[in-house]
Amino acid sequence: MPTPPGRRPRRAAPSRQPLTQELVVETAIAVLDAEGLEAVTMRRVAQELGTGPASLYAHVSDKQELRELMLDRVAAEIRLPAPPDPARWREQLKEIAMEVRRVYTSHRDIAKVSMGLIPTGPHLLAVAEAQLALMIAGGVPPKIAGLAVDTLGMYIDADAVEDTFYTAAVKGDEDPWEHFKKYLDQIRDYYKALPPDRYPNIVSLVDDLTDEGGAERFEFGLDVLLRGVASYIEDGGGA
Amino acid sequence: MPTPPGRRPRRAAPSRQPLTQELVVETAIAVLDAEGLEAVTMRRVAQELGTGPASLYAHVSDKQELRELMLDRVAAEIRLPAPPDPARWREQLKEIAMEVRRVYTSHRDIAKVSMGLIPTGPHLLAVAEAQLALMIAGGVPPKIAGLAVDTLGMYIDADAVEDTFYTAAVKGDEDPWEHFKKYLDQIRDYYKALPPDRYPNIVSLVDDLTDEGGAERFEFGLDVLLRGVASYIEDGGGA
DNA sequence: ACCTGAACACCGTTCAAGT
DNA sequence: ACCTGAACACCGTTCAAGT
Repeated sequence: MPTPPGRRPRRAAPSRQPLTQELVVETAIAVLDAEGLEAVTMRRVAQELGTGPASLYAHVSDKQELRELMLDRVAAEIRLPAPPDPARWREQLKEIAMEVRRVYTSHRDIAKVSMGLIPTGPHLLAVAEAQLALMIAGGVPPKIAGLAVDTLGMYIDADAVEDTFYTAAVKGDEDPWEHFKKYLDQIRDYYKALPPDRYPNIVSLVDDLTDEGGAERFEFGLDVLLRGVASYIEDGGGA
Repeated sequence: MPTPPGRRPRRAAPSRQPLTQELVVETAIAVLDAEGLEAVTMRRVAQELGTGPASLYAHVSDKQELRELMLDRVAAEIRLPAPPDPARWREQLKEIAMEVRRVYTSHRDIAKVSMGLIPTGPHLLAVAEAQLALMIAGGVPPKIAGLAVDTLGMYIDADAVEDTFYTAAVKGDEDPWEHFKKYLDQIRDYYKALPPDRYPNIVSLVDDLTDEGGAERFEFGLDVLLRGVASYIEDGGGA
């Protein structure tokens, strides 16, 4: 039987755009932004494109590759300082780190993908290149700079993951930030109720330990790191 | 029909031990050690205990709780320096960090669980307590010490995750370390083939950037961090 | 109180078949 | 070359029913 005239095709909008890797990655990021990294499944992305999960495999080799492509696309939003100023290498390194953190946390828990990953995408490499250039220009020994870019990346990823950890799972209408603060209050009460003879310092430093201040804590860690890196400028690199 | 005499029960060994939380956690760690964190599913742990997944929910509230219980049980293996020596606070802080790293990496990718988690288990709290005690005794301002224990924890977790990232997925008879080195060789070739005009520093520092030396890199980052922390001893904490 | 079978609503990936 | 339906071998969690 032929399909009668005026009958619509099998699906309402069968992805009028042809599938491309770009479209797949874009759609995946849309799901990420709306519902977090866990919601980015092959099936969910395919559904959003009006197709089945098998169709994605013509454009990405597997879910891990899709995640890495998403990360590098997000990394494209990172604005690097132009022009780089070697005299202000520490400040500019700090600016880059805070900018990376801003971009990562603006895309839910995308930082989980970066965690422990050796950068290969063009935009992630551009960030590493900028960091290296600043340190070399600032007089940091090359070997130290090579290790430091790694350490710095680890620190940024870890902080961004931490920042989104307790808000990532929040679903529906609840305010993620309120949710996190409520959780932190519980932790504070728990720490206060700890036996002071076994955990004297935790109990007495409870407010410092549970101070949420994300940005302040991040900057502190950055200062610690960069003070440490700077201390290698004079000598050859021994501890 | 009654079961004939000498007939074995429905299953060969229907978990002769009654199920307890301890037994569930122990079994989960056995699966972790053998096959990595991804293999630790409710169904897999239940199977190992000769029962169904639903049975575990009488002893752990969900998979996340099981993971946190696993982490604190692993943390029980961390040997803290006794007695603590305030005069050697930096060395001892470094020793603790390296010991935590040793214990974490000896249990596959368990560090992924720690990543971004506020410690609540008794053994994890004992580690934080020891770190705080050393810094306070060493003259680090309390507020700085509170932030530093966080930064230090983030750094240790990030390094341990990185260390196990590319070996966690290795299955079967392949040597995980060989697998990782082969992967690093690919990265090195990739970096070498990058356009030098866009990524001059990455290309020229390729060997420093792809030097696997896990322990050396970790120690360097630790030194950077602790140099930074120590720099706060004189003054009040400004950047 | 503890345990279970069965079901629910999902996963990632493969593959033969279609266009 | 690209896309698809269907299948395979899994997930975490719930719940009524059993002991």
